Amino acid sequence: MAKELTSRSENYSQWYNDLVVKADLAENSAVRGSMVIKPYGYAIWEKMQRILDDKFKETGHENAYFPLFIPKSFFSKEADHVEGFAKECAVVTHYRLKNDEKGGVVVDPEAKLEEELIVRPTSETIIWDTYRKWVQSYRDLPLLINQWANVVRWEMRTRLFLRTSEFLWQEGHTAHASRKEAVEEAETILKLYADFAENYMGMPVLQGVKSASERFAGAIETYCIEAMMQDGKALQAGTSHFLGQNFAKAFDVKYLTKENKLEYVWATSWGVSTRLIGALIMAHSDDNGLVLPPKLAPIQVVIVPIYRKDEQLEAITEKADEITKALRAKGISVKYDKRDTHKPGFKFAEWEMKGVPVRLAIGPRDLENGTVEVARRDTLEKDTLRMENLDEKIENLLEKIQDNIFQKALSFRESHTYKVDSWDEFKEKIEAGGFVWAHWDGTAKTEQKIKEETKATIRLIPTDGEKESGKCVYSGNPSERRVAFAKSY
RNA sequence: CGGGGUAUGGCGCAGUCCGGUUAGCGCACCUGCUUUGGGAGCAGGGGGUCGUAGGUUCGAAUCCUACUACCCCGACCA
Repeated sequence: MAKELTSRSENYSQWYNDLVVKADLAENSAVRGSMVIKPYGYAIWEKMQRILDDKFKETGHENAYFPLFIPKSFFSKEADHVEGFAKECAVVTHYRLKNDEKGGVVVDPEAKLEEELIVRPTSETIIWDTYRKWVQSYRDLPLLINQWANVVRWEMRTRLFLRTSEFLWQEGHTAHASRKEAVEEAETILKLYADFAENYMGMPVLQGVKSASERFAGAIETYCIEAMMQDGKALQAGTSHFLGQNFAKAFDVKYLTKENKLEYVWATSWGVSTRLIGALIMAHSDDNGLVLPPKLAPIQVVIVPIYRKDEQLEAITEKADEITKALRAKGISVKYDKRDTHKPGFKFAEWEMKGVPVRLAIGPRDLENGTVEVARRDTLEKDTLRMENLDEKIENLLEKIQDNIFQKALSFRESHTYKVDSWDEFKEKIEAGGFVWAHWDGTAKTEQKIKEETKATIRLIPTDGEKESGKCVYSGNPSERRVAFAKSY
């Protein structure tokens, strides 16, 4: 393991890149723009998956799996949808290779597909083509399906977790009998995502809807959660779309009502991806490495023995095993790091880099005194605690850490959130980084101009916030509410 | 796709301008001894057809030509 991490103040984006690699989360693969998620990084994803999956099930959803390949013709059925994704689709044109003279392989020109296949950038089209067959009557509704899958979007510029050509995600696709029910579904999921972000990731989020130009291709309304990273840039952490009847009409999905009338169904789709891992990293970590919230840390407590002689190690191991057992009984994940190939100092640094929330160090002195050294990753504070009821103390500490991480992120966001009314101040605050609440005249033209001049986009329009009449910060035209602007990932 | 850059052990680099011993350094790796409460020290050791293909030359990592890959900056995006 390399020693130094680039500091955040020196080069934030380099810090992020270094951290992902040094914390052993992921690395670039042989395929441009596609990453290898390493075991430690994947373990975080697995924790996210388990928590989210439980929540989806609790809210009545079921998992299914739809194909990776989508017939090209499906894409042309929903006009906005094609336009949104066409530019970044990988296309399968052939189904066979053959040997060439040089001992390599070439695509067999004889094996051209009749209809080319798209590697899914998202699955609305194949799913709605399928739903047509599943839905006949109001009795078949609602249809509440989720799938865990990989998708491919051929990105120009990629970054580990934040934007890769292939990524993992979950995509929910639901069908409903009424507009109201579909809107409620989209809102329910948004709240579910917000709860996950705040109470598990320890990352405060704003909730609202996207402007027309930031909306999902094919949606009537896109709900989103937006988080702030430590460089003051916003990161979209999850989206939930009310699709209206767009896909039902494009794929002819109709049902008979109780009154025996034929109606198109109403739809939603929603997703979060491995991008959340990027968000998690940038929301909390520091110049010593990753800082993980206890609820998502693959290892919550690491125990490091400090010893000179083998007899000492044996005695420490006995104590460590005891502690491990007690903590596991409380559902806490523990790693006892008794590698004799590395010194304690090395281990301290390594587990800090990997963001383990709590580290226990036990040495001969502790054995004598009946104590253990407890270090918390979020504050880097060390304390010596009595062995008695250690399991309860650690359990409480983990809760405290979870809470502290959230509070820290929240106060960071609050200190980087501004209300501005003048264009000069707008530019200044955007440049410095943060959320800027400003009046907007509601036109795509103004939005575009602001983006061109400051690189800031409308991150969201609040749905519950009170209205307040004012003048657009750019055009001076009347506005009825403030919206959140920021530069974003 | 535009503009800039890079390609040399696993990783990071020097050497290239001005061709000439056995291609060197740091980290990592292996062995041994000493170490172990914040990234250990010493000694020894292994590992490279210098991106690919041509060319110039007595001789090429170094000069020439072509190609390829990757990185950074822009347009696009969860």
